[in-house]
Amino acid sequence: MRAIEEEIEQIERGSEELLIRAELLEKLKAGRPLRIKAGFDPTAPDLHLGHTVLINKLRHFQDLGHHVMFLIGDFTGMIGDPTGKNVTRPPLSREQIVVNARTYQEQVFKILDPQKTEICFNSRWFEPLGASGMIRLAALHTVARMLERDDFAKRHRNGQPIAIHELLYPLCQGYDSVAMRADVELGGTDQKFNLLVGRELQKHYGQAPQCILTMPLLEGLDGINKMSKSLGNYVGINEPPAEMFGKLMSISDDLMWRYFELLSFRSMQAINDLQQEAAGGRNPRDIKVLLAHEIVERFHGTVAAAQAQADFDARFRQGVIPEDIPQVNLLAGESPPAIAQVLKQAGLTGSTSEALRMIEQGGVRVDGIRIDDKQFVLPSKGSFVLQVGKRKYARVSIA
RNA sequence: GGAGGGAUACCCAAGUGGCCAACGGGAUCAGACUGUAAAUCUGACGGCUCCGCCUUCGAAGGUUCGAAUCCUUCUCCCUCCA
Repeated sequence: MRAIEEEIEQIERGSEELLIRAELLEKLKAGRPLRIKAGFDPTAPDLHLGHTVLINKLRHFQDLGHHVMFLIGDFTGMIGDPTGKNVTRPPLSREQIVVNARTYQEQVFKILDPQKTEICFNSRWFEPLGASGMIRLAALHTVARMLERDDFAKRHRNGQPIAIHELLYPLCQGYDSVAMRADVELGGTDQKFNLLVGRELQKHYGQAPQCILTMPLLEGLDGINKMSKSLGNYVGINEPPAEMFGKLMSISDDLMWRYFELLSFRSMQAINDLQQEAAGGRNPRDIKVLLAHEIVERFHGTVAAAQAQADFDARFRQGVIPEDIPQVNLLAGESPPAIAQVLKQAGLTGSTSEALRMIEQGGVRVDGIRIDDKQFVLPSKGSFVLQVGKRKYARVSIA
């Protein structure tokens, strides 16, 4: 009993809401591995840390001995969740979905244990269902219930259109739970309504309704908006170690604690201790390093994490030029290599105009020496380290 | 089907014949300050062979010495009515 209470506490960590706690308690008491469901869109397989909040939670479940089902919504993908922006999704080809699914797995298995993960596609049960089956399914829910969903309600009230098929989305997601006999479903907070539909449908099909665990949406690097690729405030899990480390170090001190809670695998006790230390005068920077290290280690391994940290120290605390910088080879032309042209060709600036601006603003260095002269010309032969701003470097060889 | 409104740089948004490469805000970038923090301050923010030139204001034509601004056609979006 005591152990089960502890288990629930672990499950709840970082989560937004658990419905219904008492039911979960009962399920756990039965002592069998629970069937844990989480669904993902077949698009955008480029995961960032925001996505991993949920995946981390799946990992927790695995560690606790439960059965994780990773659902790829290849069928529902055709509908597109209405919560999303009002963009019509281009239907994905079979091949494209397969490719996306594989990319998903590659990324997700950096966190999940492949041995303990079942990958599902919901076309498996929706294709055989057919139109008649879909109608029977639709008969199980009412328009009024559907309109309880906040964004449907708003749109309805404001006279904005709601296409019929959009109502089908929550229904389909709910039916997934039936087909998968899910005991628990995870989702973002924005998924709550859909998750609840699953409970209703499971009851209709004579199953015990799934418990629901919603996870908060992670703030992006700016600390304001949700982490998303389109806003550019994200950390992709495939990013190189140094990049990842640097991005994590750039978050504000406040945001750091949020990241600790949602992304770190440290115990809450350990995190609280760190908070005490910060309050006691320890430099928050050093604590942030712990976070950055842990995350980089998760996706790139211990060696890479140590390396990223060492590079970071060297580069920013000691001002050393990093070792691992892109090499660009240029051929000497007829005219002498003017600095602005070279910066553009090396990809350090988007245009020569931009290069000239950077020089004006004192952001350009050659071999560590600031260049103030827009007319500056490099020697027509040799190798130089060019730098624009604090982060962009290139080693340019002219031959 | 009918009536009206709109489309301006990454986003929002001024501008309704020359003073417009286009106000302002956000985002972004650079510099200062730092802990590569954050906040703040300063500056930049179409391109180029850069004290000058070239190409932009949904698209294509036209009027004019001169248009983002006026006219014509087209495309797309929105609101109201049916």
